[in-house]
Amino acid sequence: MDEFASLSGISRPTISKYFNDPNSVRPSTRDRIESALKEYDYRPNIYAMNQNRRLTKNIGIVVPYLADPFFAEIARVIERRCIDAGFTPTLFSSHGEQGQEIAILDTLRSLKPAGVLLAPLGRASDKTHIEAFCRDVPTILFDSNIEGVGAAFVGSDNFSFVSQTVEYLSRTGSAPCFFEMRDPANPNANKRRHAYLQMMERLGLEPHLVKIDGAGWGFEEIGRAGALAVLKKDLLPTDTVLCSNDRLAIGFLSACHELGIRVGRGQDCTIRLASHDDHPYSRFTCPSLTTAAHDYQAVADHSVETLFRLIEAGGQLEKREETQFAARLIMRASA
Amino acid sequence: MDEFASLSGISRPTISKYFNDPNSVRPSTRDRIESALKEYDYRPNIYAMNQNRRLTKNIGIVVPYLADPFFAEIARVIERRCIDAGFTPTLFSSHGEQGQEIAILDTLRSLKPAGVLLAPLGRASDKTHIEAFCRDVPTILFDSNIEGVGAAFVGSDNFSFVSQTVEYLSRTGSAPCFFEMRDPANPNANKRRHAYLQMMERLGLEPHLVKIDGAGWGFEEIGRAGALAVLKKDLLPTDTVLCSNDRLAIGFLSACHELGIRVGRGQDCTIRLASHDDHPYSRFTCPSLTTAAHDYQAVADHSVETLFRLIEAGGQLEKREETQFAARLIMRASA
DNA sequence: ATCGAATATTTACGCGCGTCAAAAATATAT
DNA sequence: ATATATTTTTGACGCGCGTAAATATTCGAT
Repeated sequence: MDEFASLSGISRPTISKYFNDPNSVRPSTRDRIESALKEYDYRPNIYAMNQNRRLTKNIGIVVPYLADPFFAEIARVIERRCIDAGFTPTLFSSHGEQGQEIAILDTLRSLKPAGVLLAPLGRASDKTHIEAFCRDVPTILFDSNIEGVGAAFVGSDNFSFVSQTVEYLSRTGSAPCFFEMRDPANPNANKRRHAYLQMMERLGLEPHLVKIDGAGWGFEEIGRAGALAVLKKDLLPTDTVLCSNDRLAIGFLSACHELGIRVGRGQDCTIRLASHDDHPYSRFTCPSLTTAAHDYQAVADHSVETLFRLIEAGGQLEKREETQFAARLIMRASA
Repeated sequence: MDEFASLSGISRPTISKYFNDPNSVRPSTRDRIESALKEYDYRPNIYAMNQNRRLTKNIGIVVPYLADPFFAEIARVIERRCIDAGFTPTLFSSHGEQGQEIAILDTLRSLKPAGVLLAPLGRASDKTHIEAFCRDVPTILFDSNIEGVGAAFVGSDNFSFVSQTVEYLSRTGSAPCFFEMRDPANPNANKRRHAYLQMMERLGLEPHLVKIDGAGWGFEEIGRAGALAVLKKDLLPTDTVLCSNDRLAIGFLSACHELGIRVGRGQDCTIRLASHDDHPYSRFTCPSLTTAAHDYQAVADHSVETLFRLIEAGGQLEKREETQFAARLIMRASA
């Protein structure tokens, strides 16, 4: 930097100031620096930069399972927003394991990030550890909430999801049963079950929960195995099924196909199937999946926006914020 | 570190040595450090550590499109290997854009990584830029090759993929036509087309290429639109279709379902469909997809192994290595 | 031309650690 | 016990940059 400073005819502290924030120097100076930059293509050492800086320009993005296109997609949108705002996002996946989530948080801590966007594993999370992390690092939770932890939570309004699908299904045919995992890893699943029960009661209909076994993040396989078990024994209480999420529904469809059961609204169909999330693949299933869609863009935008607000406020909001976005019902062929 | 050194009763240079490589100090010293570590939970500042170190313990992993579960899956396996070997992997996605790929490479350069595992975009890549990068940073290419660039390439043997599917399809029914994008973004697609043509000639069969329009990384939608166009105009030259990759096939299946065309081996089926990649979702499509599977594990293992060899050799291998793993035919319901 | 405000320069220190050389301590072999 | 090899300590310097205070320069408006 010393060398570059002499070559460009500008003092080193000013160069340093420029790299911290190009707008903090006079336009004429900025131009001189930038033209010199092109000529000598100097780049500051990020390690030395971040060493003494109280705050880096790093932002950590943590998702529970990146092989799930839902998280891949939302991470992509968030990443883009951070880059546009001049930050350097780093993406981490917990791969569904508590150990990984803890390791990531530890790594993140020593990265001195300006802020972190964290979608926790859920039930598998070490809540004490996350809480301690959030006390040290400005953190926004998204997708999956942990009460009272982090400066804010941004997610989807599960009641809005389920109320729309239940209302639609029961209005256009028989009332749905609710197909879900017995021990869901994600708190959203519990909220959806409650919403289902609540809606059914409100509509004066009898609720039916169909709980299937299985652990881990291979939801398609779990849904498939569960559906095969239920269908083979003819245990389905109704001909209309509402899956807790699209990945289970994808497995369910696979099972139906294997058993020669037709799904959809048509005459020859014996089951109607709907679900939640608007998973990137749900429009390509056979039949395409009727589902309640997240407002990906809104969740991503508001998460990032809130984080920036948090950073500018010095890592502390007046009070913890919770924002939940409504779903949009997407009617396709499966119900 | 100074403080921790006095507290643990060991000199600072020895502590520094320990963090560089715990095995470089005597076992008795190591034990003393580690017990002190537990008591005072000190963690060295990574920025200061990396500043003067010629080589960091960072490894960069770059994939072209993370929202594609295929890349998410292979990235996951690679990430795990790096962690187990004591490195700190960082995952990047080019999101299908040349600008992003270039930006990632620039970021990576200033991260002074010990090595990089790069799956290039392919046709959209700025090959000159990548070449320049590979001269400065020890880099292994995977999935998609660029001739002569990087210290090594690890991928799949496209001929093995296509020869097995073509052989299987033509042996068990009519010979396949080849369904692909007109301008594929990935060099593997071109190799697969050549392999198809070569295999058909070898078997004395007439080849048929079905080229569909579309750009970008939304392969399912492209496959679906292309299939709809072809099927509606009844332009399919044969009743057996071999898709260049599974994502196109997923779109193709979606189109078939919409048009009421049954796919599979059964009596009532009019089309057989097969494909390549063994995409994580290909076993859940309706019908499940007959496909040629990558040896994910082998590609990931060998990539990482080669990178470690490269790092230990000081960033230079004797000569550029190219390794390609054979496919495994997975027979499912679609063909 | 003059003056106050905004901006740039000079000078200097410190961050947390890597690393080197020489000296001291410890382990291993004889 | 002695000699040799290995490891640790001591002391010191430097990495590339952030940052602070005092000083000098430039800018915009009168």
